[in-house]
Amino acid sequence: MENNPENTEAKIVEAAKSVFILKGFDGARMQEIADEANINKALLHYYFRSKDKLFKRVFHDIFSQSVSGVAALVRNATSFEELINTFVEFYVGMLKARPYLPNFILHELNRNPEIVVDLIKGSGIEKNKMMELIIQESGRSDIREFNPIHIIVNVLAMSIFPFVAAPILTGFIFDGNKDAFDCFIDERSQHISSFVKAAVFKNFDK
Amino acid sequence: MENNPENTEAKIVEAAKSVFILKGFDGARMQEIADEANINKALLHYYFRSKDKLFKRVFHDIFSQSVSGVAALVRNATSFEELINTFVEFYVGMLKARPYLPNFILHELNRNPEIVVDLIKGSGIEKNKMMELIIQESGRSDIREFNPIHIIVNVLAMSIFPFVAAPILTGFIFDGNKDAFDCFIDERSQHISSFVKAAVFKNFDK
DNA sequence: AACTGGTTTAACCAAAGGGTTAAATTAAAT
DNA sequence: ATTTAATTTAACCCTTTGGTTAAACCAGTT
Repeated sequence: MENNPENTEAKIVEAAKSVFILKGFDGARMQEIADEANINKALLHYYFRSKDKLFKRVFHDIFSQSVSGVAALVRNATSFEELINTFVEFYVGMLKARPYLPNFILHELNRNPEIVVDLIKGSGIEKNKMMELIIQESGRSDIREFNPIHIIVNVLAMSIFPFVAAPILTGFIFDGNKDAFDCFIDERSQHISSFVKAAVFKNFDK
Repeated sequence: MENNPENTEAKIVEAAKSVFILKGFDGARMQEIADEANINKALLHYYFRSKDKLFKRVFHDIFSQSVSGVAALVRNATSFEELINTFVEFYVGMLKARPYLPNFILHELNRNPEIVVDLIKGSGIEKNKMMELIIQESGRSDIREFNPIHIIVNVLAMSIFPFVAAPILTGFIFDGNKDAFDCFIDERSQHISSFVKAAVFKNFDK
C-alpha cells in the first residue's frame, strides 16, 4: 500500500464529504466513512481524532466552496443590473456543479445557526454594497421601488430553492423525468435574470 | 393521574412533533419524547410500537397541515392573478404560523424522497390547473411569456425560502434583530405578489 | 368484590456506535 | 541498519439507545 499522508487525508475528507452529505451528521457512521475511504476506523481516528473534528473540517471545506467567488463578484459590481447578471449566472452555475451544497449547509444551519452565520459574516460578502447598488438606482424613474432586502432574498431564493427541492420538482413537476429537471436547471439562471429585471425595470421590454 | 387514552396519545404526538422538528429523526431520542410528554418510555412504546411508527404518524400529521387548503385554493382559482394573490397570502400566512414546516419536510425529503413525493402527488394539488391558468393568459399582449414552470417555482421559492434560511436572514441580513426579520416576513406576501405581477404583467404600473 | 385497561416503576437486553489500544507490518528517510 | 511515521488488524471498552418485560398501581366499570 501507499504511505502518503496528504493523499490519505484527502481521501478521508472526500469520503467524509460524501457520507456527511448523504446522511447528515447524526446519520453518518465513522465506519462507513472509513469504508468509503478504503481504510480502517483506527486510521480514521489517527487522522481526525473525533467525528466532530472531521465534520468541522468537511463543513469548512464545503462552505468555503459555496461562498468563494461571491465576495469578489459583489465587490467588483458597478450596477444592479450587472450584479444580477453576474451573480445569478455564477451562483446557479456553481450549484449546478455542487447540487448537494444547499441542503448540506441548511442542515447544519439548523444544528448550529451561530457557527454558520459567523462563517457567512466572515466570508467577505458585503451586504451593504449589494444594498447600495440597488438603492443608488432607486431614484431613477424607470425603476420600481421594491425594498432592496426583498429583492436580494428573492434572487437567493430563486437561485437556491430548486436545488433544495430537487426531488419534489423532479418527481411532482417533471413526473420523474430527470432530464427535464436538468434542462430546467440549464434554463434557470437566464430565467431568473430576466424575471428579476422584468420586475424591477419599467422599461424592460424596450 | 388521568386515565385518558385520547388525551395521552395527543400529548405524545405533540411531544414527538416538537422533538422531531428540533432534532430530526436521527437526532431525536425516544426518552426525550417521553420526558416532553411527561410520561415514561414504556407507555410511549405502549402507544407507538416503534420510533419509526411514531415518526410516520407525526410526519403525516405535519405534512397534511402544509398542503391542506392549497388544493382547494388552486381548484377554485379562475385567473393567474387571482391564484398568485390568494396562494401567496395563504401560504406565507400559514408558514408564519408554522415556520418549522419547510425545514422539517425538506429534511425528510432527503431521507425519503419517494415517500414525500408520493404524498404530494396524493395531496390533490393540480399542477396542470396551475399551468393552465398561466398558459391560458399567455397569448395576451400585456403578458410576458415566461415558462410557467419557472414562474411556479419562483413563487414557491420566494414564499418558502425565507423560512428555510431564517437564521441566516436574521443573523446576516438583519444583524441579529429578530423583530426586523418578523417585520420582513409580515411584508413578504404583499411583496411577492407585487414582484411577480410586475415581472409578468407589462401594464403593471397602470 | 372482581375486572379491565391505562399507567408507572425499574430492571433488563441487545445492538450500534464512537473511540481506544497494542502489537505487528510496511515503506520511506537517515 | 536503524529509525520513523503511516497503516493494518483485531480485540476491546463504554455509553447510548431502541425496545422489552414483569410486577404493581390506580381508575373507573360491571
